[in-house]
Amino acid sequence: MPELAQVIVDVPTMQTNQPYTYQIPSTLEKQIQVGVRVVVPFGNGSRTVQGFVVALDQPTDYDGKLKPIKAVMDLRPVINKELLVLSKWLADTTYSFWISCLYTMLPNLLKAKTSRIIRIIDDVDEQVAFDIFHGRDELDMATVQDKPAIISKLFQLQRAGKITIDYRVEDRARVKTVTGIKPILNFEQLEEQRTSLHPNAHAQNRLISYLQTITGQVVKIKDAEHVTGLKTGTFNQGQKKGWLEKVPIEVYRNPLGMQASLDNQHLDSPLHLNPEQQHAVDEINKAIDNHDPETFLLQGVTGSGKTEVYLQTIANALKQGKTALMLVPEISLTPQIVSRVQRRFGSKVAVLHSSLSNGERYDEWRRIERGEARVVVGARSAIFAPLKNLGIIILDEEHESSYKQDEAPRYHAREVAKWRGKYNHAPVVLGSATPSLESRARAIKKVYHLLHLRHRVNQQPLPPIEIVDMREEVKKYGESNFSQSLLRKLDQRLQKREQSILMLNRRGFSSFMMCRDCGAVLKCPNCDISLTLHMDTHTMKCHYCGHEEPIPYECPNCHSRKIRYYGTGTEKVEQELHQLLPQARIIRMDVDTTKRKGMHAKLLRQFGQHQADILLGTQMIAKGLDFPNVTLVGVLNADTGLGLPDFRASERTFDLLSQVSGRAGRANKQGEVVIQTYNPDHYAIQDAKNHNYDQFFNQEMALRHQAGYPPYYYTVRLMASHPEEAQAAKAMVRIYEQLRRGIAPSTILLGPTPRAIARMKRRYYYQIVIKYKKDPQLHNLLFKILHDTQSHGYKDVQVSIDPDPQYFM
DNA sequence: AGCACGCCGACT
DNA sequence: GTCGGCGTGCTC
Repeated sequence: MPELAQVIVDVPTMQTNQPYTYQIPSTLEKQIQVGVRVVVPFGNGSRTVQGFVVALDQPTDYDGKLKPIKAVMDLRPVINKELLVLSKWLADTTYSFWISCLYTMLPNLLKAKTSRIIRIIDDVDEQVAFDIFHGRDELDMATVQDKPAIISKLFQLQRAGKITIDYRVEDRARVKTVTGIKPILNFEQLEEQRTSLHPNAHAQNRLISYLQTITGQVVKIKDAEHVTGLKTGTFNQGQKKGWLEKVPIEVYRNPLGMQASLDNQHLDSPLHLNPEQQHAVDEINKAIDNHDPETFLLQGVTGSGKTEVYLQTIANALKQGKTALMLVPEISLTPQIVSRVQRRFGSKVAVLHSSLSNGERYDEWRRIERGEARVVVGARSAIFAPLKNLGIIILDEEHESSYKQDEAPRYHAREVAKWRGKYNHAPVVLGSATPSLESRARAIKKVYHLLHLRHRVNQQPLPPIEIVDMREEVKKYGESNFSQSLLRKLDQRLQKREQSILMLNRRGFSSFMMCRDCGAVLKCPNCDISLTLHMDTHTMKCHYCGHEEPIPYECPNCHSRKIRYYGTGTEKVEQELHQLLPQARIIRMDVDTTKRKGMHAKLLRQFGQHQADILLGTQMIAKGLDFPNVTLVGVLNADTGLGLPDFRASERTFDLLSQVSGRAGRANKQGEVVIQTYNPDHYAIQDAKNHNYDQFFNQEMALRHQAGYPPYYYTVRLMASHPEEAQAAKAMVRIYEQLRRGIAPSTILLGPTPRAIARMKRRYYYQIVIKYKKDPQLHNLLFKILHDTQSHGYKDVQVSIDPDPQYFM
């Protein structure tokens, strides 16, 4: 029996980022396993924390006294072998804490709530009992966290021995149960009971007959009531008389949008493949069958049937007794794609949305973990789904930047996918109409296996794209969000009873308040960023820290009343559209109208049923939608993203325009696209107009080569922050010096510079961007910097490292 | 993170 | 003297 356990404790700091050795009390010997959560004492006093057992029976060189594990929280491991190894790798490659990586891979509910409970053990004076404890004898420390006066009073009382502080680790994971009934007596015993019944007790008589049909089973009381028509009271009678007992039955919460009717009898059949699709399916299947962890780049124009390739290769993996994982960007995790997978694979599918409640997410996770779900569809974090024996991993829209998490651990789902592919000897399929430059470059270098789908399944040509020069438009017709050409075409669609999609590119752009007299912009008091107008709540909000304040009536700077909001929101566009085309029925889709659960699906369903003529939305409508009756797509402002100081700005604009263009003419009707822009000659816009990925790729690669950007260089961004700007700058200069001394001669440092948003959440940020081609020492150097900045001379400095950043700003 | 320890200035 | 402020270092 193991005696020692290595535990990663829930204390996310650099100094505690290592396993701690604990003794296993003999009472817990049988429960302890690698991958279970435990409660352990940590530090002085009586503090307890949650931890994960990462190894058993490893020798330790710690010569202090070992503490015993207090409790085991799980009956079976919540982290399997693969995910444990993965979590360590993740911590290493993303410069984050091991414990944070473990939590990232698990549903939120498995992160226990820790609290400090203060209890009165001796008489305290009335005042204290009333003011602090409100007449009760217990108090949660968290409720007084921001009241220093009370805290110091409490410490005083503690020293006086009048109160104690208890540490509680509370598991929040709850399985949902419904009441079930289970007969206690057997058939004959029940029959005997029947003889003692009052002749008028018809209901109880019926209950006995029913119980006789279900001996040895457990039935949900709801179902039993339904079948027998008996009331709850009758079952309670039966319980009292000792015929049956009530037992909890574990059920899964039923997430919205995947209604119970997952009919495994009426699944969709595979579609017929064209030769290109067939070739792709064959190649991928060969890799699945050969356990070959190859990475494929499946490049196919919109409408070329990538999804069918995914589905048929998934089917092959399932046939081999393996499981399958399919990632899609959150933004295109639409009911359309989800239901298509569900219609093909039925109840074997688990879906991991960001909109699931914690409980629902936990349940889906358990279905996967127990092997009940063998296909997982989800957004970024679904890459950690506890599927065993993976046969294939698919990343749809692999170029999407949302696959990179923008907070710690800053992992890229594509890299995790490749890691899991290797571990499981399974192929990874990266699918896109507009692959990231990185992936396409690797395909050219034969690191990835390129599979090309050049033809659309419906044989329709790609829609013609008209570029409208808004500079001319404004000169001729004045300010408007709509060009004459776009308006005319919208009107034509209304006549023909066809539908249109309008996209407002909100990137780098929002409605802010500005004073027309003094030019002052309303800014967040905590962050160096302007506040955004939210009409739904009638407030100004900061998108970085969540600060919220009422909409001002006058300028806070000069008290002028000429304060106006600027920027085109979807709401404003909708109003203008109503005036220009009063007869058009419009559905607006943006963060505001889809915030409520299920609204996203509902609006799309309405549009699909032609309850509206125009779908007006932000980027969220650019991806994955497939409405056969849509024949016109309009982009109101193509170039708001181009002006951003971001080396991927052109790539993102090209992607967005290509993607949204693909929404037109999906079925047998010819579609067309209108793109409005102030930069009609920009190559990203011209290449999108000509549907010319290759030209865009070559042009952009040349620019990246010239400027030394990815994929020609690897990049790492190092950020440091401090509440005082001078301190942040000073720390950064020291870090810069340390870097400069340690890097390879060919490595390039950019900075230090203040970040574009220099102040966030009351902290000032500086950054250094490191560009390198080959620098084997860099990884260790960065870890050393992380360690060094934990102590002496770096007080209150926070350092974080972002490998392969998506933005430099 | 959360806590103790230890050093310093400012009071009952 | 000693209370409590904060900088420093440790947690199996």
